[in-house]
Amino acid sequence: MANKTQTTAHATQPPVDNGNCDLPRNTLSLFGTDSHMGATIYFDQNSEIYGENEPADYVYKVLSGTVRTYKVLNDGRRQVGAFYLPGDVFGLEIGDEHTFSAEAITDSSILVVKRSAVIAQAARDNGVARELWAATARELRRTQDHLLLLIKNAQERVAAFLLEMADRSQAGGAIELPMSRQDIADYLGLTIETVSRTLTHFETAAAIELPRSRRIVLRNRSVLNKLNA
Amino acid sequence: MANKTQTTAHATQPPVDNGNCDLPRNTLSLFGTDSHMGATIYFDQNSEIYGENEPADYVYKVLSGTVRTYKVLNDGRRQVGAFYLPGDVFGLEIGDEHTFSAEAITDSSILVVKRSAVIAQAARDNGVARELWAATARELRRTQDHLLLLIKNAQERVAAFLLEMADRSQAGGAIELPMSRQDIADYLGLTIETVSRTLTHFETAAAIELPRSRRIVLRNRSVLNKLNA
DNA sequence: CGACCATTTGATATGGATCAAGCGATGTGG
DNA sequence: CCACATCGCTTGATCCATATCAAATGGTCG
Repeated sequence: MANKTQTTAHATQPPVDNGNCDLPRNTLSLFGTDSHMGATIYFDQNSEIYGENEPADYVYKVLSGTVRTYKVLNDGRRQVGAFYLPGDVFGLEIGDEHTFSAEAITDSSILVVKRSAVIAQAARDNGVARELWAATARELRRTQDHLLLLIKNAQERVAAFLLEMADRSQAGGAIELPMSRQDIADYLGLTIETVSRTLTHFETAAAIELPRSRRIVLRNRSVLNKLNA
Repeated sequence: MANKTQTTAHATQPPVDNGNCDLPRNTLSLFGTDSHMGATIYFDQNSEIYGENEPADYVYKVLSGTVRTYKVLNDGRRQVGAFYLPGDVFGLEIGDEHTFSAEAITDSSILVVKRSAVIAQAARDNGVARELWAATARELRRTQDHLLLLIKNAQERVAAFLLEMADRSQAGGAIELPMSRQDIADYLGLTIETVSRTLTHFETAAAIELPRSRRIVLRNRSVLNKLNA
């Protein structure tokens, strides 16, 4: 794990409240009920979980909070690779180093498991091996979808983002966004201004409501779906 | 395999000449020396190897020729997912269906192996299981790199493409492109006009030479590398 | 209350798309 | 063997979506 991490993370006891951490998606049985393999670590908002090019010695699962992975290009621009919500696994690499950095977007509790332990388990149990493969394949699928997003126009990208978040946080209609406009912009390959304008446009078109900047109510999904098609 | 494929492909004897098919990259031992597991099939230029959403019953390895995978969006635009050169494995999915379509860019000979055979082998031999995982992880890495390309400007995208092709075809300085400008444009998320203009610009800047439209000589890599950083 | 930061809104600039025409290689039929 | 059609590529002119630059607004915390 990153050096920087140690300075900001609080390695304390497992959380009392980790309510919505049993989503079916992106879960490894390795992280299942018998979690004696890993430790729960708390990360403060904006603290680094690991950095690009650091050794990938651990695999992570979000118990609560939200995580972003990202890469900073030579010209200083940042590309967010993914957002990880409770239940999601991230940081699983086959190479020895992380290809993206990871940070907690909000205060987060993260289950951390030694990668070597996971791989050793996979060597013994080919069900585990298959799950490891499946998790990587899911990540591949997600990345392909993300790639397809980046060739669309601004409205289509933002609509897709809203629908994705609504779906993943399964909060029927209303989304509480943990991430900033900058995070969204860097995920969608747009500027914050364009994201903001597009949201305003959707609000004007009565497709969404924006009671607060981080709270979005989907009013007319078919409008968004049409853009998403 | 696709129905359409049967009409265009020639299932004939293995090729006499499959010179450069033993690249270290993206190879599965499953496709190694004892290839009794698979059959070699010939595909004519522009013939379909498989279609999006078709059952992913086979895994493929390019012996000679070049393959493109792609997806057509609802608005008719096409995104090329990848180009596969001799030695490359493609079509490996964890779901039951292909997420992209695949076509031969030039007349190609392709080694085809039943997916179920590969998976059965993986269940017995965890070295094979690990390779299966590694192949998917490599594909993930490639897709991540491709995604990062799409947020760059036109010059950077074209430079990256040229360097990638030069590297992969290891033809020291001169590249013989098997794909059209349209293929390149659809891979890079640009139009053919922009690709063409950018190449002309690189030629004017003495970074490349264009003796023929499909032949590109890299004259000054550092210029291209600077853009690629 | 006032400072600060995130977000929105406004005005302008620009890179690449679009529309349109020209060019060069390849192949075909007279 | 040469006109001519065709196709892939290049070049030119213009337009437009989104970036950029700049300022206003609003929510949060001391």
